[in-house]
Amino acid sequence: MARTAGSSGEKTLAAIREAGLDLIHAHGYEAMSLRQLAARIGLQPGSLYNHIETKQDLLFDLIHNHMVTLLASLEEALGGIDDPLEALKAFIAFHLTYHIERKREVFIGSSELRSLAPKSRRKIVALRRTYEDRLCAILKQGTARGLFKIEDVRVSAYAILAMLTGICTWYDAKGRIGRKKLIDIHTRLVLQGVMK
Amino acid sequence: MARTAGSSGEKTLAAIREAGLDLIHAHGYEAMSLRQLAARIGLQPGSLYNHIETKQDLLFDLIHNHMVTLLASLEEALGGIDDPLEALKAFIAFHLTYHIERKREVFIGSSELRSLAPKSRRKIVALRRTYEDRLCAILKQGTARGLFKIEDVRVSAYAILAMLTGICTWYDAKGRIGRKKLIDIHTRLVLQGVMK
DNA sequence: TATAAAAACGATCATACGTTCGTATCTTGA
DNA sequence: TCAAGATACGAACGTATGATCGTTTTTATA
Repeated sequence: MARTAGSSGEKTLAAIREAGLDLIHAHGYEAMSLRQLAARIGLQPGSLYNHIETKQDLLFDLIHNHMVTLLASLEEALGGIDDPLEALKAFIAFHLTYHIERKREVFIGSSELRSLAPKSRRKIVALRRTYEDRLCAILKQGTARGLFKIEDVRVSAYAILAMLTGICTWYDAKGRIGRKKLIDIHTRLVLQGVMK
Repeated sequence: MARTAGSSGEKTLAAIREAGLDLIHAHGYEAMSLRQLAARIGLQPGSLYNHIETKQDLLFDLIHNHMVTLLASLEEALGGIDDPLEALKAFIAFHLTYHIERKREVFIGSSELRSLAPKSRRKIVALRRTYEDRLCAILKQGTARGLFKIEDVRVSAYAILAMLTGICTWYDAKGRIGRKKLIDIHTRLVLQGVMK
């Protein structure tokens, strides 16, 4: 036996990515074996290497892909908004929505950074920095226009990001709290916190 | 050769704990090998088993110890305070201070929960719940007395906890921001956020 | 001072890991 | 239609891992 009927490189790679997200999220990068991953999608371990360079490479691919998509989506969500207050509201709603929908990616993107080689890690951290800077810019502008009162923009931005990202660890889409209510609660907490 | 001169069970166990904290924090539980750990404290791998049951057991011991200490320290910090506003301030200051000082423990206590056996994990989660409940109680009392305006106490508690715990990922005690300023910024953000 | 317990060594076990490789089969484009 | 490339198999490699065990030396107790 060899090549399976109906096999296609694109579909297999997509399956590898999906299973990789699932397994790394559930057990961690180090704890996930390529044998596990291969079995999940009905492949022999060696066959994975037709689609990925190394295990490390797969991890970087997943995280990098997540960051790039995150940045692009943010720009789309904020596009055209000038008012800092509206921009902050939009940022909060976007961040929450996106992070609810991609809990796995977000979790991996932060908790498995240490498993990356230094060079790869630096690339990801740079992208994350760009994302943080976008929130900083909003806060700065709002302060300049006399809307917000913020002692330290970067520290506040980190605090807000931590708060918003925290939902990934507990939010259950099927639970007691609806998405709209979740956004409302966080919006009020943040806005009232930074308002003059 | 066999038992080393001056060796003592207590000291060795303490060294294992300390090195374990360091290595798990740096590389993750799965990625830390017992050979690494043993080498760090000048021991043969097999000798570790004079002091620990299993690798899993060491992890649970570290996390459990952290949670118990955290809870006890919190009660000490809040002891005697009745006013909800003062209690919230004290909670924020305590949480930040404690988490700055024990970044390793906190990180391990959250990111390595998944490496625990279900039974052990449940024990830790229960302790964490107790901690969260303490903050919930403060928020509830403050709302009852007409000080705070909070739509959902539990969600708000999670949001606040996430914000405060976030510092573990970026705060550098030797950096630009002093501890007092850090506490001030977060206190204002949270208080103004929940105030009526 | 005699003796049991504690603590470390060093060798070893079975297993699991990431990765490579030769080979076989399927798909696709000329 | 047929050759070239893509995809998968299955066996294998070297290495590392968590854990066990018999033995030896030190410490502490009585």
